[in-house]
Formats: sequence, structure tokens, C-alpha cells
Amino acid sequence: MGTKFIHTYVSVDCVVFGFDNDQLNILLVQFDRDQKEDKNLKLPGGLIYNDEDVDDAAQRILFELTGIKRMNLHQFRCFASPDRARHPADMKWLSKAYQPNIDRLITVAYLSICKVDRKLQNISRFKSTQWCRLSDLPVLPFDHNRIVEAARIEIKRWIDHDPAIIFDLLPGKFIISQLHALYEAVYNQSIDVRNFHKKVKSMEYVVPLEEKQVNVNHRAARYYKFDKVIYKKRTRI
Amino acid sequence: MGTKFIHTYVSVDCVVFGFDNDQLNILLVQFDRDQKEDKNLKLPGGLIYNDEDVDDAAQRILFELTGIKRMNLHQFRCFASPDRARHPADMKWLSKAYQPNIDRLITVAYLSICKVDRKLQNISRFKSTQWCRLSDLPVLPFDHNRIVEAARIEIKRWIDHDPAIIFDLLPGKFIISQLHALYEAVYNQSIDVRNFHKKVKSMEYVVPLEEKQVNVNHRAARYYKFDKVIYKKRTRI
DNA sequence: TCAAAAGTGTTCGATATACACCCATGC
DNA sequence: GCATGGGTGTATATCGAACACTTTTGA
Repeated sequence: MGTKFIHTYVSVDCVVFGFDNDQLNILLVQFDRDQKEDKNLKLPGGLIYNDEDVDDAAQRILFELTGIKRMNLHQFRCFASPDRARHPADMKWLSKAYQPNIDRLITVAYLSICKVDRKLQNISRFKSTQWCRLSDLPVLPFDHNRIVEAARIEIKRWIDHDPAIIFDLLPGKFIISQLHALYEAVYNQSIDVRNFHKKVKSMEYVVPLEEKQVNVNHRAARYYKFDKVIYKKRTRI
Repeated sequence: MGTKFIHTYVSVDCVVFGFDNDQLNILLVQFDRDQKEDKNLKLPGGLIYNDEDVDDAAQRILFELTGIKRMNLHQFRCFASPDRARHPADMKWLSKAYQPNIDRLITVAYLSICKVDRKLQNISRFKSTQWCRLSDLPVLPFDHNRIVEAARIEIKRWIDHDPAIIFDLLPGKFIISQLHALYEAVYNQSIDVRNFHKKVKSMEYVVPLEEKQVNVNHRAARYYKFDKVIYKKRTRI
């Protein structure tokens, strides 16, 4: 009976979305699975500790990676295919990074978002972090490509459930066209500009600032900011 | 390093909803954790095997419990608090049911639904299965009460995402008032009868039958059925 | 004829969609 | 003055919410 049941390590993997150049990006980390392979990028993640909840592990890993203490994050799925960690190159990396003979590993996937202009402080064991456009994502190890696909679907549901989180993808001050492009990127469909302006006007928690763009060779756009306090009041009603 | 990372068993737990007497019910199993405790009810679940995906484990456990081959099911959350399996009574039961010294156990929770009038064939190691009204759920072991709470929230999202699954809670032929009561139970709010009839008429996949109630001491209600084929056509457009 | 549940329509407000032109700015 | 992106309003369709009475049946 003792060998019949799975007895396994558990990891968390985080899909951190950012927004830049009218595109959704995700945060990848560089590791050295095999020097011959060109990029060695993967989703940030790691094994959870004894006496650690998975939610806490995800927070910890994101903190180590970005320096951000309490990131907004959202668990969305456990990936546990028996084959997911059996590619030889992946097993080799696991042996080196953790310990030998890990032939199976289940992971709990998290979704998070982060402003791309935020300065990140990487204190993790990964060499470097980098933003990568969702549209030209490389082939990732394990089932990380599948995890990203699932995350793309999940982020819509998350934003539908709590519209405020979309503003975590933008800088503190933003112009309407950025917000517009972001909505288009998240929902992957084009949105009429006039209707979009109307929609934004109806969000009283998106407040216009006095500041406008400078030195642009077209009409300067007004900056807006997201007002958390107004938002919270609203949603309680 | 070897003892730093969690190395654990993994279980699945299933919250199976049924609908009866205008109420949501869930399927519980009886086990014998401790003869002194009165009921010994818990959520159906069990450890996953080596070489088994969690989704497959959930299917297997539900099959053993109900005899149903491919149940409609939906993973919704991993519960992994370090304390969740540390109540002495729970640990005692784990030792007996599986093996000694399980002090930590993470679980992946699934949601499923089942017609309560369906004859269930329990070939699992649990003594018996029984439907229990959600409104008078006993105190359950582990964090099963928390899991049920999370499932109540999740079932709304699931139905919003795929309206067809609500019909899995009803018998093949049903009357509008049953469907009405079901919606009220799931969304936990009262719904105007007239508006509800209108809504049902707009669902062309809910088709009226010739058959009506007999021997009721009030106007006989018409039976309806859910037409899967029409539903699938619709949603593709 | 009474009790009990079935069944039926209209109005209103809010929300989403479709659609095209002028404005400000730097070069 | 022109290229570039910023910003604006109206009309229509759709959807959800509110609201009360008549019908059928068995006892």
C-alpha cells in the first residue's frame, strides 16, 4: 500500500501579467537547465516548504522575484499530469535545482499582475527576470505553455469578478488609449473608442487629472488615475 | 535541504451537489473515524495514486462512490493549509485508513452535480453515502466545511459559465417550478415567477412536452426537458 | 366553492451597440 | 498644411426589474 499512493513534492508556478506596447506580457525567469538550449526561460515558481500553505508559497516566490510584499494573486488550477515532469531535460534540471530522483511533481498555478514599469528586485535564485510578449512566447519547460494558456482564460474571469485589478497593469497615471488598448488585449477583441470613453466616464473611480501629455506631435491626451477609495465605496453599495 | 520541502500525499475531495425538496443537497459518506462521534460524515475523497492525474482521481473516486462513469466535474481549488489535517481525530483516521504518520495532506477540491433520484452504486470503501441538506450540514472533519463553502460560491460561477449544467440537477422531465426553485437555491435569492417564465421561454433548448402532471389537487403543470442538441447548436453560434 | 399552485404581459430604466467627424499639436 | 492620435453625441436594440390577476384541478 505504501507505494500505491502518490507521495510528491508540490510546487507553485506564477503567471505574472504585465502590459506594455499594447501587448500583454508575462514575467519569465532565466535558469540554466542546459547550457546548449538558447534561452532557458520558465515561469517563476518553486517547491513549497514544509509548514507552508500554497498561497503563502506563491506570495513568497513572487516576493523573492519582484521584491513586492503582498502581490494581488489568484490561484486558478492544480496541474498534476503524471507526465508533466518527465521530460529528461526537465528532470535533469529538477535534480540539479532541488534533489535527485524527482520524477513527479504537481504544481498549483497562480495568476498575478504587475506594472511593467515597476522596478523589480530579484532576490531569488534565478539569474534574471524578463518580460516576454504573450504573442511570442518561446517553448517553455514542463507544461508551462499549457499553464499560460489557462491563465489567459482565467484573467478575463478574474477581471470580470473584480474590475479594479486591471489598473494594476497600468502605471499610476495613464491615458485613456492605454486603458483602451489594455481592454482590447485582455479580451482579445476590438472595442469602439467612443463607447469606451462613455464607459470610462461612467466609472467614477477613474478620475481625470490636470496633467496632460507634453511633447507629443498630436493633441495631448489627459492623464487619469484609478482611485481605490472611490472604488471601494462604490462596490459596497 | 531534504526536509525543507514539503513531500506529501495528495487527495481529492468532491463536493457533489444534488437538488431535492427545493434545497441544495450534497453527497456525504460515512466513515468510522471514531465510534463515539455520532455521525462520522465527510466529503467523498481519497488519496491519488502514483501515475494518476488529479482529474482522473476525482473521476475514479466519484465512480467508486456512485457508479457513474464520466461525471461532469470541475476542479476549483487546492486546499493546503499546514493545519488542515492536524486535528488528532483526523490524524487518527488517516493512520487507520491509509498509513501512519500522515501529518500533512493537501487536497484538490472538485465540484460535481448529480440527480438525487439517480440510483447510486457505492463500490467504495465507505460504508454508505447519503444526501445531506446544505442548510443542515453537520460539522465535518478536516477543513471540509470550508471546502463546501467555497463550492457554494463556485457553483454559481460554473453555471454562469455553462448554463447547461444546472439541468444535471433535475430529473429528465421537470416542471418550471422545480427549475425555478433550483435557480433560487443556487443563487440564494428569490426570482420573480413571471420574469422567470419569460426567461425559460427564451431558452429554446428547454422544450415543452405534451405530458402534464396527474393527480395533483391544483392546475397540472406541464413537463419540460432539456435538449442537449439544441443547446450545443446554440452556443456554437 | 375553496385551497393551491400554474401560468400569463406590460412598462420602465439601464445598458450595450453602431456609427463619423472635428480638435490640438509638432513637424 | 499635414500627419497623428485625442476626443466627442445620438439613435436604437436588448436586457433585467417591477408588478397582480386569472386559470385549472382535486378535495
